[in-house]
Amino acid sequence: MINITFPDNAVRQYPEGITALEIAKNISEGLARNVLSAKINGEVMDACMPIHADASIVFYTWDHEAGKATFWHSSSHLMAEAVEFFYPGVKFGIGPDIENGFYYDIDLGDRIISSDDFKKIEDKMLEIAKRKNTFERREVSKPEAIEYFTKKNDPYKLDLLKELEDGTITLYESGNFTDLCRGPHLPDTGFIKAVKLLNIAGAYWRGDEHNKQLTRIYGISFPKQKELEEYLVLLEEAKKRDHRKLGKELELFAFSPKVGMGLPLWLPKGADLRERLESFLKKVQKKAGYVQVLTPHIGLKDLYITSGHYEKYGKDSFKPILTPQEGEEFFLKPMNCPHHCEIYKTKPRSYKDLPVRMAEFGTVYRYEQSGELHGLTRVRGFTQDDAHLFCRPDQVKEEFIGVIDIVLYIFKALDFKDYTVQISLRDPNNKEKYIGSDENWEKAEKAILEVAEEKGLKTVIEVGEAAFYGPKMDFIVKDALGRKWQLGTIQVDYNLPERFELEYTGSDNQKHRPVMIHRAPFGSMERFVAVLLEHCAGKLPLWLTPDQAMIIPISEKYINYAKNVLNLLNNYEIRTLIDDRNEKTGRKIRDAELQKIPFMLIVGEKEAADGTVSVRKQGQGDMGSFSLKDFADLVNNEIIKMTAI
RNA sequence: GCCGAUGUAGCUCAGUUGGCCAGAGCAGCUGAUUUGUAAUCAGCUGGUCGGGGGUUCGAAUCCCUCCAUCGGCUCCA
Repeated sequence: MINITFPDNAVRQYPEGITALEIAKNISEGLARNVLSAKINGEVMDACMPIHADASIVFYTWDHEAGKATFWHSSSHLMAEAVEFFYPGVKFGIGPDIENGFYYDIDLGDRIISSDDFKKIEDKMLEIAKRKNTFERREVSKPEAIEYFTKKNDPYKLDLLKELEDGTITLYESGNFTDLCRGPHLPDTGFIKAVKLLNIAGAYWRGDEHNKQLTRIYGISFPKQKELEEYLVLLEEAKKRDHRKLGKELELFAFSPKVGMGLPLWLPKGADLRERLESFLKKVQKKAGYVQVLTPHIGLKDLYITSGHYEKYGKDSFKPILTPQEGEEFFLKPMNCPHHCEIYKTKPRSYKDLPVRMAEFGTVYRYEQSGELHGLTRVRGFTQDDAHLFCRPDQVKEEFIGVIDIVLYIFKALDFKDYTVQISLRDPNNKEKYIGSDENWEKAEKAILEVAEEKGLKTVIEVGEAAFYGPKMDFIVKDALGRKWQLGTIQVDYNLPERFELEYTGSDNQKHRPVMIHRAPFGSMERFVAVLLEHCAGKLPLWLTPDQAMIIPISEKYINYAKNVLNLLNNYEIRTLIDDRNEKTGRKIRDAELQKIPFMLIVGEKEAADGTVSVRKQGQGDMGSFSLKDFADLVNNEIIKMTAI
């Protein structure tokens, strides 16, 4: 007999060799029907794996992330089996579970799969699922595994095997499909009741673009058909929040193939919105001791040779701008830091002058690969809410904290609650990707880690994700479809000051090197607006939204009164429009609702007589009659509440 | 850049296996209506069917190519 400890610390005895599934069955049939996998002594395992010694156990069902992971991982095997049925001889890469579903990378040879083929694959998967095939785990020796996949002619699996150690290799066999796999898997395929293949894409083997590109099929599966349907509805809903769609509907921005891909055109309402965001941040920055600067959109090649950007990006970015002067080359500026370094150098600096906090809404141009462009979140021309802080080494921490405070303030003001903080460090095994001395890198990385700790931020550390000149801290949020985008970024840089030979005179009357902090709380105006739109589903906060109120005269007779109201509200700085179309009130309300205008002010005979407006709030309905002063107070108080924290 | 898909009016979409002057709704314009909390009625305008080339008696429909967009991969100073 062995002792099994449950999550509530209860201990029960079971015969040696019992499986998690059998234990579950012993507790209740209902539980047994739902167990997908189990954590045994801290490791997620097959529910059907025999337990031979005392152990702790946690059951995983569909309601738990780990349960879903097992479910989707098994689904990817199921898909592989179905694909192999239709396309015998295909070669398999990897097929993991992901955040929402699973994928499998497959080398189809000369054959092509398109979404037209999804239906038959889905049907086959369900057909196989119904057979309730088990997943048989087999521990094999490395030579055995190599022999199997050599015989099967699966070069990708052999490639994977190269890195595995003998004694840790397991195969899983289910139905007609055997895979090199760590597991765990479902008790049997019968749990999978609903399957949807979502899309198809190319993916380089091992994520390296020099390798062969495999076909990646994405899918998702569920234990109930109803859950699949609900998921698909959710996906449709998410698409409605897409900033590309909202940007068009709300007339914020547009693109023109004639201007060039990835080059956004800001329409009047969008430009207004951007301006409000900018002045909001400028105000915050002024309070925090920043100064504004302005620099040109181009710079001489030599500037970027000095900064190191030419060496790193010169070949695959926008080509230089030539002039009538032989040998003279300008580059579109891809970042503002070199210009700011030159501003720093315009006069001698004393230790008493530092920190210098130099801010600019700087528009930069980067030649992003064509396939990478994406609405406003990835563009070729964009405006960074950039600033560079030049400080003494002893000020780095304090300055870094100051920047974090600004980022958090902005996130709070705009109600971004769901973000992750990522700390990106250098890959120590790949130092040639970076510039600067080991000593400086170590100093910078240490500073960021300490600050994160002191601020109590919950962080994710990514090794190898640092910028080429320094480590960074990024604030990352998800878009409507769950894709991650970096917004705020803070980067410590000991390298540029050295390359530009920046100096200040210390209290010892000696020259010293300042430290530079690059930071952009929004990241870029474009990306921030995109994420903001998706975040609020197009219903922008009252203080940011282009039009705050729409006056709706009941008929032509009240247009004059409406104009008076408009003038008065303009004096209160409330952005107001009149809908003077020859339409019925219901129609005007409907249109204003769809345009997501926060307030509708209906005016007719009664209002004109009393000098009032009848207020309707978007999405909520009639609020009753207000004097203009009361309405203005209502709006302005709400705005004060939103922006003051 | 790579893999796959898509491209019909300002917007959302129909257009059967290639075959009458390419359709609808919304938007726009004109007129009627003078309107009280989510769509008033009528008429009209509007399309090089993404561009170019080809096959065919005949192409929105089939083929090639370029452009743009979408989903990924790679990249992201």
